[in-house]
Amino acid sequence: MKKTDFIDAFNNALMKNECFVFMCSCEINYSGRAEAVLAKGERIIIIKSDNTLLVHQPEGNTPVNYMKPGAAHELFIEGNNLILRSKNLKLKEYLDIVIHKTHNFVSKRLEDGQKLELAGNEKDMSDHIKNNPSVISKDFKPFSREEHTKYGFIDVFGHDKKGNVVIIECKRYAASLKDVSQLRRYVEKVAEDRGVPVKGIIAAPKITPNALKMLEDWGFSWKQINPPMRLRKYNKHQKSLGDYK
Amino acid sequence: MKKTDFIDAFNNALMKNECFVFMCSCEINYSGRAEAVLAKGERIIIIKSDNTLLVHQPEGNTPVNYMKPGAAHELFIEGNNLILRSKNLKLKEYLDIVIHKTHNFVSKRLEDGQKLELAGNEKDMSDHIKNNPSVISKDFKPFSREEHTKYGFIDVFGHDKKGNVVIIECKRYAASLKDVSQLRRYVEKVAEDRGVPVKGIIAAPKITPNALKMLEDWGFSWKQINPPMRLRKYNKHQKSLGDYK
DNA sequence: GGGGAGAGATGCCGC
DNA sequence: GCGGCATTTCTCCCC
Repeated sequence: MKKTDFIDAFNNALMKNECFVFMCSCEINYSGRAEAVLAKGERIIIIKSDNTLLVHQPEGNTPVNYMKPGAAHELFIEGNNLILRSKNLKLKEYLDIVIHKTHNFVSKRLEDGQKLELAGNEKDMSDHIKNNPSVISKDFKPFSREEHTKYGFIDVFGHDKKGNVVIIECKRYAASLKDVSQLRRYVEKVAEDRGVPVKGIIAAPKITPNALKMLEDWGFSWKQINPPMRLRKYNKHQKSLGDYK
Repeated sequence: MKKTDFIDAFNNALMKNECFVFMCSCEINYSGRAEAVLAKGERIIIIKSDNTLLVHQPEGNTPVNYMKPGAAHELFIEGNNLILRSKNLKLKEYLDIVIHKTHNFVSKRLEDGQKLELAGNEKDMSDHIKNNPSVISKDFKPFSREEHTKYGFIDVFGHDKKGNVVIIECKRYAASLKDVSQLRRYVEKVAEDRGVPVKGIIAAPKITPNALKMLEDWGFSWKQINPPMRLRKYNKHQKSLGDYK
């Protein structure tokens, strides 16, 4: 593909707000929240209709460089190379891609108004506990409202028959030191504000040994609870998903 | 593009460990660490040479669905549709993409052994403080070694002339409640272990009001320090980057 | 827009 | 492998 043809295709796609992808040999400089340099290699470059730019190497999950939605892209010739220059003036971010050779340019206007529906996250866990408080203990009663406080958002907030306030912090995976610190912050502040005894509970499928020790040192406790998989029950694709071997 | 041609191209690219990209109208089901459903829409699908799979919608920074490196991909016909089924047995993750229509298949073997060199991260900040301890205070002396402890990794660890141990937690952006909690955890544990007074300092360009209050309540302090932009000085592209307006 | 916290977080390093 | 934590985190929600 000739340089001038590539530039035409690039600008045409950009103007029409299409999504486009090409592969190229390039080197990259980024300047913004941090500074980064990437030496010459072959990559995939994606530009979306909101002007998001992604640079992917041939391996790995995450983009090696990127520009957030709203960047402005400019392509021009400098000596033997093409330069793709992206700027986000609002965020003061700048990206320079020196393109040595291009391959496989494709472009298309894509239509997609759908959003991912997700289940099994922490919100599902706290909802599950609110609707089934007995999974915590026989005498646990959640308050009707959630607590959004200055010192943070409390997942589940309630009381027991002995008059203790109970604060529950949910984690989808193994609870760690930082999660115990988070719980402690809430417990201390609520105890201070209300002047009543406060029980702190971590609800999680697992907890690391160090976190468990710290939890017990501070008089808190851990309740083993798994995140519910809501969609698995109702999903019509269940059978085919269940068939995986 | 005919279904059978697409299948051939797909399998050929997969076999040769190429990176390939296509656009398609599809619907998606994921089952693994969570459960997710994405209704019909047009997306970009990328498969890399390490079998990473990414699904991108026409807008936004992050992939809407993905499979990590090491997945196994299988493409087959079911009724009027193509099914792209990806499995990661080790992680017990499964992805089904029902493809209604395909566009723009491209594929290429990509060569890239380069790694991103990054400056201005937290490590650079702590190095900067170790090499220039006076940015903290006139009498601050860092110890020679970093501290990797059971209760966490301490960024900068030192002492002052009054015999206080000093612990510094670096943040490259605004420090928040959780960062103060993290500092507190280190300070308490070191004070307990060593039986000496411990000063806690947050080094960050900014700090949120709530975090600052909590910091002061606990007797810690905040030192305003910006992350160093090491590459900006030495980078030969400086001029062109500096030219941005 | 800022603050706070989760995420199918990801990725890195150390033990 | 797990543990602990930074990330050009990203994203969402709420004030």
